[in-house]
Amino acid sequence: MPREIAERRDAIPALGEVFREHGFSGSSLAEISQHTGLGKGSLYHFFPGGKTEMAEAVLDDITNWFEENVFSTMPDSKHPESVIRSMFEAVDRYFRSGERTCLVGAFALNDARDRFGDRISKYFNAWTDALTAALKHTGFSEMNAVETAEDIIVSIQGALVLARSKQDAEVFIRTLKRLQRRIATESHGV
Amino acid sequence: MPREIAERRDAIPALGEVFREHGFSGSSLAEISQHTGLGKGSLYHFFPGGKTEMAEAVLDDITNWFEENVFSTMPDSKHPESVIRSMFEAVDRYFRSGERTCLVGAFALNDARDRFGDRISKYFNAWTDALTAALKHTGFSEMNAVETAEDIIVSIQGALVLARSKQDAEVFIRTLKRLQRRIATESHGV
DNA sequence: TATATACTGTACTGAACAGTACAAAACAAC
DNA sequence: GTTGTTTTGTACTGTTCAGTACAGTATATA
Repeated sequence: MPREIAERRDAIPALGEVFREHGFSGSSLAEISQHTGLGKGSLYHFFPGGKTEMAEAVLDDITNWFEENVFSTMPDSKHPESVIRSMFEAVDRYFRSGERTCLVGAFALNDARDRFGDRISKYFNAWTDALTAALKHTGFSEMNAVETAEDIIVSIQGALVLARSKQDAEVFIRTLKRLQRRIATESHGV
Repeated sequence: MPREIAERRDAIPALGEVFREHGFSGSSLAEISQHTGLGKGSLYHFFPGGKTEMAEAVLDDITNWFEENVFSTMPDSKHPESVIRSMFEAVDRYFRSGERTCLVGAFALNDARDRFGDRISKYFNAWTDALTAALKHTGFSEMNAVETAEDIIVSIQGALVLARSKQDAEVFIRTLKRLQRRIATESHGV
């Protein structure tokens, strides 16, 4: 019977869950050990840099997932709107329709940003750029695309905060719908 | 010469700064003691409940400030738009034009919400209700007022996340302007 | 000045913390 | 099965943690 966690990468989803729940400084090695099922020996074997390296691995994993599932645009498609639609679908899936928070955003709000600032800004810049490009392909002007992309990411992040604050995931679902409605209207030229 | 911190309430602004910077679990009593200038003896004298009571006091203080400066509407004013305008001004002042984060939102994103959930939802519900009422007074329909109020708070929270993530407070300033522009347009009936 | 109360510094407790050391065990390759 | 490598459990280090105990000092009131 093969081990459940035989590689470093196998531990990353569980690590993500712990950091999401407790934040960076609130995640103790005891908690991490328990939740991943790995003892200290294994954890420091896979992540010699300790907690910091674990969090970096999680952030990198998140960014990679978004690169593949959210940021990847197919510019010359015949149906550029479908790129936007699939972006929203991926976002909805990732955040479990508002039940899950954004670890990157959460880290940004306190001193974890000082440790991981480069990864945090990379994530959001990549998202902004990809969304801007996609909007331009659906007919938005350069200026309007930039502005709308920022607005969309702002709204998604805010919806995650508010949904969790009010313990009402519908806030997130409503926000995603509203954003898509707006894009549809504007791209038809209003 | 009177003591600088002679009352419990005098310590609250400094406590707020510490929690804002380090989060709840990241704020050690050593840090708190240093930043407030109060020894452990004094801290536990004023806050027998320890860190939890300190954070509760900060959250209550924030909510009170918003009650007085943001949520307080004057329904029968001759210029209902001025209520909205002063709300935005107070928000801009409080968040230092995007340089400051929302402690309530930050607490909501991890397990601090489990400890302080009632205060967090109270804060956001009060804000939503006040804003909805204000929008109705400027001519928004019931339905549109509710939807727009949620959208505004979502955008403010998201702008704070993104501004800090990108280390660019302009995101927040742009967002506030955009929101005010939208309200002006819609209230004139479009 | 006497007395009561409010406040504060310091020393302490026991637990939890991140991280290290290393021998034992599991594993792979042959 | 022998050998070399990867992985893991456990015991340990020194530090920091939240919280307590309490004597000493300031302050207010009279």
